[in-house]
Amino acid sequence: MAVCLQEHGYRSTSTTQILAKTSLSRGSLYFHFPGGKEALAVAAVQVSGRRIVNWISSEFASGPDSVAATSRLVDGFAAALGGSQFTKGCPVALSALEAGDQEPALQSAIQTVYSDWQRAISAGLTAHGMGSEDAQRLAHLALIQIEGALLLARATKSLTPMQLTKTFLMEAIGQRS
Amino acid sequence: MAVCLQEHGYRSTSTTQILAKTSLSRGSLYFHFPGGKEALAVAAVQVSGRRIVNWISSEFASGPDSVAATSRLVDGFAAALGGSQFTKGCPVALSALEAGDQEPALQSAIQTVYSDWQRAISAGLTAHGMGSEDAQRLAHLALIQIEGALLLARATKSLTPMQLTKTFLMEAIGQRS
DNA sequence: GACGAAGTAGACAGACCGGTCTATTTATAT
DNA sequence: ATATAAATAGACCGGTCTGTCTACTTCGTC
Repeated sequence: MAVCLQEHGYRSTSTTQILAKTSLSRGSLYFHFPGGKEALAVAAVQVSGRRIVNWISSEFASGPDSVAATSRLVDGFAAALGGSQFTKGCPVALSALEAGDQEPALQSAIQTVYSDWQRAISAGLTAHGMGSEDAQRLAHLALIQIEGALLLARATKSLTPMQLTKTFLMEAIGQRS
Repeated sequence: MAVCLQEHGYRSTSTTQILAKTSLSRGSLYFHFPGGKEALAVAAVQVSGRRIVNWISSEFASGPDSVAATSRLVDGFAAALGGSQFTKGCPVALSALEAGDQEPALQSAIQTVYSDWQRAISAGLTAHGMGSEDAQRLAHLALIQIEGALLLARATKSLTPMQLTKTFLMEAIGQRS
């Protein structure tokens, strides 16, 4: 489900597709997820969110500094995007734009995911000596930049936005750390 | 149609909705757009694309410098987003992520739109004295940043990403112009 | 083995989708 | 006025969607 949300989004991912992929039955789905499709999507978003948080933390933890970690993060996103014929960008971006007032739980889950990502980046920056205020601002900025780059790279089927973003973020972080 | 694409995207916008809004009939739609839904979406994307290009050009033309023009552009996007309860972000972002290999015409149209926007920004920057190479890079970067900010602002229902992006872009452009 | 709960299976309903089709109206040219 | 083209109207088709429903199987406990 997480992969389907990443590639096709919430609306375009049908429960029938999920059932076919998992070779489970409709009854099982609605037994384990009484909330139906939205509850399933919320769970998938949370899984994707945690996966990225763990990845961010591990990259910052494996040093040597914030600049190198950021470089690896952007490269990782770029590799995933390019390695999937530009179908796997941000795991939640499509759902984030699709989620309207009819899917409040999904909206809320996505807000939490983005907030968690920003905190993870911010924590990584402060762990390498950056001041808390600068770290929060820069983390927010990095998240914006990466999301924008993933969007444009996917749309234009080119990794140029990722490269630009990488060099730019490395410079910005290098100046302040 | 352009508004529907902006708010709900390609998949979630049904031809029936369009017909209801325009009070036209199904027959008329497929007479004027033999390509069906995708052809209609392509036309809408092109209209939105031109609208933004004209806006970018006019803001850069009304001076006094690149920094002020950029500030007005970001503010304009932020105002549109906030004034619509965070439903009207980038007019094509949602469609850009949705468009897969099944909608090649839509994909291509969106690529053209993004390319046009970048060129418009780049032209605006060079018109105010920036070197061509720097202008292209900064235009690309600004587009990435604005798209990312619109995405995150819409998802989190907060204008903070727009403000951050504005000050950041103003600083980046101010340094190089 | 008996029995109740937990879980699975898949048919079904009601609604909506995009696209095609024929019939009808409107405009244009002679 | 009439013939032809342009345009509109809306019923209709096959397909797909989400969610509900009942029947069946599996499992743990006595």
